Amino acid sequence: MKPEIRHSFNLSFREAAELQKKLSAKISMPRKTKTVGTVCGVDVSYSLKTSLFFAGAVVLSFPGMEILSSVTAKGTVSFPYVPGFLSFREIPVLRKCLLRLGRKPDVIMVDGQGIAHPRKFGLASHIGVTYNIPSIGCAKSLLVGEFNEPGTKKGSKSPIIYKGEQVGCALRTKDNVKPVFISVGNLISLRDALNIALISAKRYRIPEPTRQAHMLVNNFRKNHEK
DNA sequence: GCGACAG
DNA sequence: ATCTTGTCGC
Repeated sequence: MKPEIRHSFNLSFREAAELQKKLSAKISMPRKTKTVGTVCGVDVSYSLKTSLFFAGAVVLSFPGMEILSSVTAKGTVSFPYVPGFLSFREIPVLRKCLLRLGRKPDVIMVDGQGIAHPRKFGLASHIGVTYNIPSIGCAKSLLVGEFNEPGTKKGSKSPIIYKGEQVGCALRTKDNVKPVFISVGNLISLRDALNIALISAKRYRIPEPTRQAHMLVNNFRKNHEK
């Protein structure tokens, strides 16, 4: 799986912000609503001692959530963590990781925001546009916007409003548990993004794709640190 | 200026 | 994100 857009990322924050604004215009809607058969979850894990970090991607069947394949990669951190610029930090390792993926999955689920972002271009959107693939932002906490607490039952949701417009939804993926924050990454409707996230959440708050990717890359890192 | 702030 | 055990609640 090769990226359709190459990035060097030797940018100042101002330039990075401009790039985000420019690329957010390339986020598009799907022409057809094609059937989703595979969902790929991706995540990154950091080393506390060294400046190394790791990426993991797991492809699962949908809606069965059977693990079909997984890949990992190692890299060196070259960009600080700054809220709003997470993609410039994590995309380099994720790129190495995704290059090892055979065929493109139907959808990529990312641990972070899609358009629920200051410049409508969070990590999920960045990956989606870079690889020209449908992507979903599934974050554990909010970056921007406000929302009313959704109902307590699994499946309940409420809109995330930012600057007067809806940029996503707080989605309850499990009864009586903190919601996750879903937003469109690329080439997908919010409705489909919510459906996929909800169906992918079989038993835990975090939907299987990103949950499995998190476990995979965490084990990969710990294994590497021995 | 102050507070907020994905991972 | 990462370092960590038990503990409270469904």
